[in-house]
Amino acid sequence: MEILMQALPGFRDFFPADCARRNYITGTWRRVAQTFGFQEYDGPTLEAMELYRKKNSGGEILGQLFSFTDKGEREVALRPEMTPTLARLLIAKVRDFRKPIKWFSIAPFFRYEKQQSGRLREFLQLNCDLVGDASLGADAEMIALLIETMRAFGLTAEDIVVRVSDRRAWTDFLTSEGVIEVAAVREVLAIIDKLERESRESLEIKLAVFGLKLATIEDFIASAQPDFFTALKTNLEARGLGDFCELDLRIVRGLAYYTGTVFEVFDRRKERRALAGGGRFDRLLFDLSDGKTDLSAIGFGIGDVVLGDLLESIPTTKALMDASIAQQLACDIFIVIADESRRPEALGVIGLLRAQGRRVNYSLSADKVARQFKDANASGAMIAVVIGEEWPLVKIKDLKSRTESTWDQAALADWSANLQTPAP
RNA sequence: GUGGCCGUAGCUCAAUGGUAGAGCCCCGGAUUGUGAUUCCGGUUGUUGCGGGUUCGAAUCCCGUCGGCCACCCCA
Repeated sequence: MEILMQALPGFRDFFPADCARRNYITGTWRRVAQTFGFQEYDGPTLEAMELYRKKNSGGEILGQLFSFTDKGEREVALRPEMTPTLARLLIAKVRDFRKPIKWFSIAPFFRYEKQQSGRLREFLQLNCDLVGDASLGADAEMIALLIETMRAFGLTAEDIVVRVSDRRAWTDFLTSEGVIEVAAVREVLAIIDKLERESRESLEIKLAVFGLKLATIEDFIASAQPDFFTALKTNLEARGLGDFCELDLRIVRGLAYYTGTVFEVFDRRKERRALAGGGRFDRLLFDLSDGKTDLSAIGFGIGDVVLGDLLESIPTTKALMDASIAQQLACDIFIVIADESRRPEALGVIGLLRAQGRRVNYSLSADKVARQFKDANASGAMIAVVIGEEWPLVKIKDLKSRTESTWDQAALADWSANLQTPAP
């Protein structure tokens, strides 16, 4: 296969079935976010590189920037995440909106890394952010939105878990242990982040630099019961979502701008990377605006790649997704022109049905009836309407039950008008 | 960026160093206005690409590109 005929590494083609699958995911995201009263926004795909440098996201994001110099000698980058763009929009027009601001976006993102399981160079992400409310109720609302989004795909507490943590709990604890400087705290958190992946010996050595022992850290993780979590759990239990949520102080997240509550969603079997992640970033807007805008914020992102993989691996969620895909690819009605001399009448019926919003297919040129029924069957239509010698009556064939009956045109129009086409 | 495995038809895969194949898909047909099955026929390969070894390479070696996976980090 010539290279020209392939997408670039880490980029995807979307054939109709892939588009339908994507629509299922993004449509579900959009629907749930709207039920929580969130409004959709978007920004440019390309941003000035400076935006990401200034925000100091930390972690690998700077190294993974898909960046280049444009024809005007500007250093630019395809956006690797939404938060800097959101911050830019908010700082520009923050006084135009009543608080709290509840916004979501569904957009493509780019990271230049080697593709592997669950990781591509271009992916979609749902971003939900709540700005201007620092209360615990806001944290709970965001985590509830995250859980409800997952539930909308048929995922249950048996399938996924939200691991919740709090950076304030860590800073308080580290302060009591004598680690006070901001830079030192950040470094220790980076070590905590690797707790599940690195050897005990290596962790012990790294912690010793800050006068810490691994046992002390593990004690804290095992025994700490921060007040915020008790309240959060009570809130979620009132919504019937308590089973989804667990305290797990090992979660600290790599991005530097998080200040309080942080959380990540994983599959229960721990076979995959994080499905979603987020947290509170109460200082980001202040820092980015050089002190002009001071608003607390909490948000999360869900990527489409790991989520899509997980949905395909669970029979019940796969069935829901496949049903949506089939529904999107199908048409509603197939017109069989059994007598070619009736084509003008058939085109009239087709136009009427289409005006009602029905999805209608038919043979564009004279075809044998057998061929037309084969096409009707493959089209996914519920019924075939045979137009021929019965005219002005039409023969209706239910393609599933294979039964036929003769209707007048008013009955067809009536049936069609009442047909509900479900949303993706 | 580092390392491991892999690369044969549109897809899934066969072929001891000795003539590149099968299934699926797609297209056409099986006399009259009826689609699931069946039957018949048909298209498709610079064996990813470039070198090397050999009388002879899909097969062995080197390079390169691409895919999958791990590390790093994370959606």
